[in-house]
Amino acid sequence: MSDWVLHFDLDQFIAAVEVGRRPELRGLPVVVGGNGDPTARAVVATASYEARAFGVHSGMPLRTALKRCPDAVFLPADNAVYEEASSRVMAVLREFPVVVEVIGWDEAFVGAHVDDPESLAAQLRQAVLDETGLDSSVGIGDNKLRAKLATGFAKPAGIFRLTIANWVPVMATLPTRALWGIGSRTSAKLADMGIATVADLARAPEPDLAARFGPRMGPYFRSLALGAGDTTVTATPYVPRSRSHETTFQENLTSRSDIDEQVVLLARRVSEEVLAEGRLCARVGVKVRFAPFFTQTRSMTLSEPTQDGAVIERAALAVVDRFEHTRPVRLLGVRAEFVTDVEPPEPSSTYR
DNA sequence: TCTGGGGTCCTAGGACCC
DNA sequence: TCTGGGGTCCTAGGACCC
Repeated sequence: MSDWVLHFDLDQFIAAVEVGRRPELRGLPVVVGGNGDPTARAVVATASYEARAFGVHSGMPLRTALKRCPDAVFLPADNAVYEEASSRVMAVLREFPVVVEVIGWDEAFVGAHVDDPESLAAQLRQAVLDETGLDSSVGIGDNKLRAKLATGFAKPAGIFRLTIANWVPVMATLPTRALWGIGSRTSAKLADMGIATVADLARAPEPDLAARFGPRMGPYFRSLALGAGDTTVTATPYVPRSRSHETTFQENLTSRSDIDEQVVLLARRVSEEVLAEGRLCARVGVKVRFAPFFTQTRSMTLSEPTQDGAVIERAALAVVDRFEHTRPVRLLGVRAEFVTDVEPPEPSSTYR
C-alpha cells in the first residue's frame, strides 16, 4: 500500500444543485449568478455544460451570457443551499477511511493509504452520486499539485492519474497557464521572457525567475513546472485570517453621505461575524472601486485588537475618509483582519 | 464583454529604531 | 559631515484561486 493524494471535485456544482431541485431543467442551458436578473451588474457563478456550449463561463458578466445564450434559464445564487449540499458531500467522503481536507464548496483533497487509488476514486464518485445525486471527477496524484491538475483531465465524470511517472509526457508541452498558481498575468510575463511551456519553465534559470518575480515566487513557479507539491492532507479545520463583505451597486454612488451609510452597513455585517466567531480584529481595511473600474484600498491597524463593533465601524469610516473622492463609486468593501499569531499568555502580575 | 464576492499570499517602499 | 546596515512594522497593490 502507498500514500496517495486524491482531488475530489464536483462537476458544474452550483448548476447541478439547481437542476437537482428542479429536474425539469435537466438538459437545458442553466446560468446561475447574481439575483437572477441577467441585465444586472453581476457575473456568472456557474454555467451548466449546455450553457458552456454557447461560450458562457464562470466570471463572465451576466449581460454577456445573455447575449451569447438568450434562451438560457437564469437563476439567482442561493448560497445557503450550496453550503448545505457541500456539507452533505463532504460527510459522504468522510465515511471512507481517508483524510478529507475541504478546500472549497465543491472540492476537497483526500489523503489515502491504498493499493488501488482508481478503485477508491470510483467508490468515492459512486457514493456521492448515490447519496446526493451529484456527479464528480477525481484526480489522483502523488502530491496535491498533481492531483489537482489531474482532475482537469478527468472531467467530466472521470478519473485521471498524474504522477512523476507521466508528468513530462502529459504536461511538458502545455502553456504555463495550465499550472495551478500561474494565471494570465504571470504567464504573459513568462512569455515575455521566452518561457511559453511547462518544459520551458522547468529549465529556466532560477536566478532569472527570482530577479523577475521575487525570492519566493520565482523559485515557486519553477517548482510548479517540475510538478513539485505538498503531500500533506489534513483534516484540521482552517482558521480564517480575515472576514470581509463587499457590494457592487447597481447604480454608482455619488454622495458622500450615501457612501458613509453603506460603509457602516458593511462594517456592521463584518463586526457581527467577528463577534460570532470570537476573534479579535487587529486591522480594518476598506476597498473602493471607482467608476469606471478603478480599485483602491486603504487600511488601518487598530491601536489594540478588538471585538467592539463600534470601534470597527469608526475605523472603517476613518479609513474611507482617506480616499480622494473625486469619482462615482461602484463598489465598497470592508474587511476585518484577525490577530494572526497565538496570543501570549496573560502575565499573572505586571512589573514596572 | 463592461467586468461578483470571498478569500490567501507575496512584494516593495517608507518609517522607525538601534 | 551627507554617510551604514540590519530588523521590523505598516501600508498599498498585485496576482491568484474558487
